[in-house]
Amino acid sequence: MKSYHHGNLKQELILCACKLCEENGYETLSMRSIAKESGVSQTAPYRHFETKESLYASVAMEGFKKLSKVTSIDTSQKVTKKKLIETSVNYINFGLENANTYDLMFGTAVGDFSNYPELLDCANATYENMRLSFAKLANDSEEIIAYKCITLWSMLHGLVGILRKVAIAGVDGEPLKGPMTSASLIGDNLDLHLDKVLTGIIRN
Amino acid sequence: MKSYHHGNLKQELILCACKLCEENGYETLSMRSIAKESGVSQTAPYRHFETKESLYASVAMEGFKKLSKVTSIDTSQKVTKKKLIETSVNYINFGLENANTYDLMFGTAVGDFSNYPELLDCANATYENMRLSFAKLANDSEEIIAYKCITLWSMLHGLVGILRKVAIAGVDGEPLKGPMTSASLIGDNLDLHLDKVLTGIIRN
DNA sequence: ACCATATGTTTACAGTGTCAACATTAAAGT
DNA sequence: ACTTTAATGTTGACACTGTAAACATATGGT
Repeated sequence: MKSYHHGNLKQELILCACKLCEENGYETLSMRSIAKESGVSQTAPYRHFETKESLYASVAMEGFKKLSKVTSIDTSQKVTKKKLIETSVNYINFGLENANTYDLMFGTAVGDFSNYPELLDCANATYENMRLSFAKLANDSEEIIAYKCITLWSMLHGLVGILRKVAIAGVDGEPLKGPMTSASLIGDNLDLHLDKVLTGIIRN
Repeated sequence: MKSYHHGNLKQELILCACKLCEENGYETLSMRSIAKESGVSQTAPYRHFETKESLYASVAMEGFKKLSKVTSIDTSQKVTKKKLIETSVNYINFGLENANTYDLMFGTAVGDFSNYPELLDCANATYENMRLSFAKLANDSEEIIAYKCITLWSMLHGLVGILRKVAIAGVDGEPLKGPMTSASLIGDNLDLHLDKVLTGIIRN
């Protein structure tokens, strides 16, 4: 029943890769595994992805699309601190719930985004919405806006990294030690923490 | 001339691994490559590291030791904001200059630190000094101190991640786009930025 | 001197990324 | 409609990887 040509293999491979990546981590994701899972021969993926890295790039791109969706603020409406907090929470949740994909997006597995222009566009789009949001929030110079953006972004990125370690360290119910204790202080009061941080950033 | 037993293989393997990791990234680091580089058989490392992950753990631990060294503040002296800024700069420089090792330390290659108690200790020690520094800086409650710590740490961690992308994106001399433009705003004024951030954190 | 243990080697297996040669089909040009 | 070409798929191969098993040699405690 299956024809020699799949018809939509690339998309299926990407879907497959996203699933396997999120389930088992991108490190265990292999060209051969997605091929098997998609029911094609081991080297079929090479007709659609020059290298494994370029497959990674595709998975990362899907990640950025999803991230964009959950973090984007409607900039045609009034932008408030509350909305920024909401978006920040969404960002962090995305990072925690899609941890493995998040690694791919912000790690080193995909070396230089400019080798994958579509990926670069998606990544930039995520940022661009944040930029517009800050632009709408106050009447700052371009430079200040950009500065506020990056301050928030790096903050969120750092938080995701640290809160994830807490999630790992905390599973066995033992009391957390070291930095993890502190991190859980934030995790349990995320809204409050973000409010503080954002207040600081906005005030500049 | 070489005796059957090496005498100090473990240490040499770790040294080797650190070198290869930082040179080519931990992803290309292999059990076999460090064995070859150390002049022993392919499986010799398995007498000292149960799995590849445990080798990673050793490399990460060396990283934390080094990080501790460059970031530690003498808490027997008076702790000032200036010192914290200095330490923060050192942290970020460490992250940029030891990028590949940094990945190992804060990425997912070593899953759960509690499987490697020595590593966990080293990681916690790095944090502990920061905690003491904040404790010395102001008369806050334990909770507030921990909170300030983690806020700074996640900030620094986030910055490292983002500034690295800039370093990659900026090599070809082309004008940076998207978030990278903003990030370079920070990179070029790191001290100023950290001063602002720290002022915010200290003020709470 | 003897023996357990630590440390090293050889061999082997299954899995990986990727290339080259070949097969089949869909698309494009005449 | 027929032929050519490019796109897409398969098979087979190579060098590399992590790691387990079986064996070899050195070291230290008795």
